[in-house]
Amino acid sequence: MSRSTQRQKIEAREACILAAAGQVFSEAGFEGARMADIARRAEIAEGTLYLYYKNKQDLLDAVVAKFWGDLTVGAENAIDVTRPSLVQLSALAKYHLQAIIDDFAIVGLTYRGTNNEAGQRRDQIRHYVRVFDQILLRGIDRGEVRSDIVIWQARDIFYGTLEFSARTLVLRDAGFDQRVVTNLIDLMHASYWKLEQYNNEPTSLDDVFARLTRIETKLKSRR
Amino acid sequence: MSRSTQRQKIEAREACILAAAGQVFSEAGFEGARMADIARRAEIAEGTLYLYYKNKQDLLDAVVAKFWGDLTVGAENAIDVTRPSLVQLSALAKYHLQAIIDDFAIVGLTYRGTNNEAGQRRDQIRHYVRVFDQILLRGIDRGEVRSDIVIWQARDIFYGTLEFSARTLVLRDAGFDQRVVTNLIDLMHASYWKLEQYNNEPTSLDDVFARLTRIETKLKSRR
DNA sequence: ATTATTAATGAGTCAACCTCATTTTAGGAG
DNA sequence: CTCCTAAAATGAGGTTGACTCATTAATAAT
Repeated sequence: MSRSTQRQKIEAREACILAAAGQVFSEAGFEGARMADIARRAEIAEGTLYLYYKNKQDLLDAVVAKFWGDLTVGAENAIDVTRPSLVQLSALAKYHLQAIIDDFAIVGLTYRGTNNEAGQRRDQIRHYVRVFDQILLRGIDRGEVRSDIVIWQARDIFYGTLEFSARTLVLRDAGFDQRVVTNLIDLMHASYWKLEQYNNEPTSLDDVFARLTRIETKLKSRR
Repeated sequence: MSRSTQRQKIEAREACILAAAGQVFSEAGFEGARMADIARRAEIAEGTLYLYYKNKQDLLDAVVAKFWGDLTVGAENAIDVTRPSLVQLSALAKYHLQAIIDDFAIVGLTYRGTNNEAGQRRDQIRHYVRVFDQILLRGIDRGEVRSDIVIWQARDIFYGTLEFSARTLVLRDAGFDQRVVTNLIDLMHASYWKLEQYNNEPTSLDDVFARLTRIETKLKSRR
């Protein structure tokens, strides 16, 4: 067997371990997960696990890192930068909500423990949320988004709402709910987008009415 | 020793165990926490723990339940129902953010595991978020809040944003930040509160048309 | 004062993570 | 094809920590 195929084989085995670990951690949580189960599902001996990952926590970290890495790629593919930034944000919200509902357990395992490899995890997530930041920054450049927006505040609202909503939905045994996305996007639209953007796509009577109210307020304050 | 003082003594011991457990769980997380440490800090034998709580998870559940119970009482005391509902909401946001930053570890331990006593925990939290719901419902009654608000959506935004912001702040070793509260309240104000001059709601195209006519009239008269 | 019941103890059990001496596999040289 | 060496894999056993239970102590009742 050549060196390259050997490397492929090792990487395949590593991927196999990660997949097995992801399943077991998702089903049983960190505590409930048994290293013996993971080894059995990956069809290797228990001791072999420790050649690839130094302990259980390290294995979980790898699973979590892969999840957020894949999520970043998926998010970048889910948005179309040629469309209006509000449409991009809506697409990101939909993708994010769907993904964290699907892999709810992994998300829950992301923030665990106090002082372990928190730095690495923070970088991973910082990289992920950059997709959001880029949408807003492009929106500002294009003149669609208000330039006085405080991005970290908008980010907290965006991801905070989606994560909390996902938890609510999962705990109620409900699945994806588009209303969560719509509501959030409406909210951010109203607070962070420039009013001119309403000209393009009036979606509902409520949108039109809200805009009227804002116009009247402006008129009133101008006196 | 009379029966009542005996009961008091037992309750005091139980409170002592809960306090010790809360400290150890907060410092070390669920995994890192040692039952022996908790027993030592409560100044009892390790076996005695199991007379009060059937296992480690049960002990954590008790700590978490006490936390959310206390939080509910604190939140009810933090708001003044005689003030405008927006002020009440702001007070609740401030109290909540401060509290979950202070006891960040306990909050993180609340959502753990998959299928254990999730039902009980859900009730606990449902009871807590009722404080929020009551503020909004009173606001609707008083005519301050739009009556077409979808409360669960507003709730997800409120608690989701605060929880995510708390995590961000703690991970950055920052403390309480009033801007988080202000930003959130502004957002909810803009989306869910009625504007002073038009308390009616968009019911039909006629309403919208009538308002447009009024605006045109105002604009004409100004030239 | 004696007995009965309840509470507390901590040494021992068991399960699960992790180690390491041993075995197996793989690739290259003769 | 055979031998050799280094890397990879194995799983029995060590260690740690949650949990049990026979024993002891404390409290209440008669």
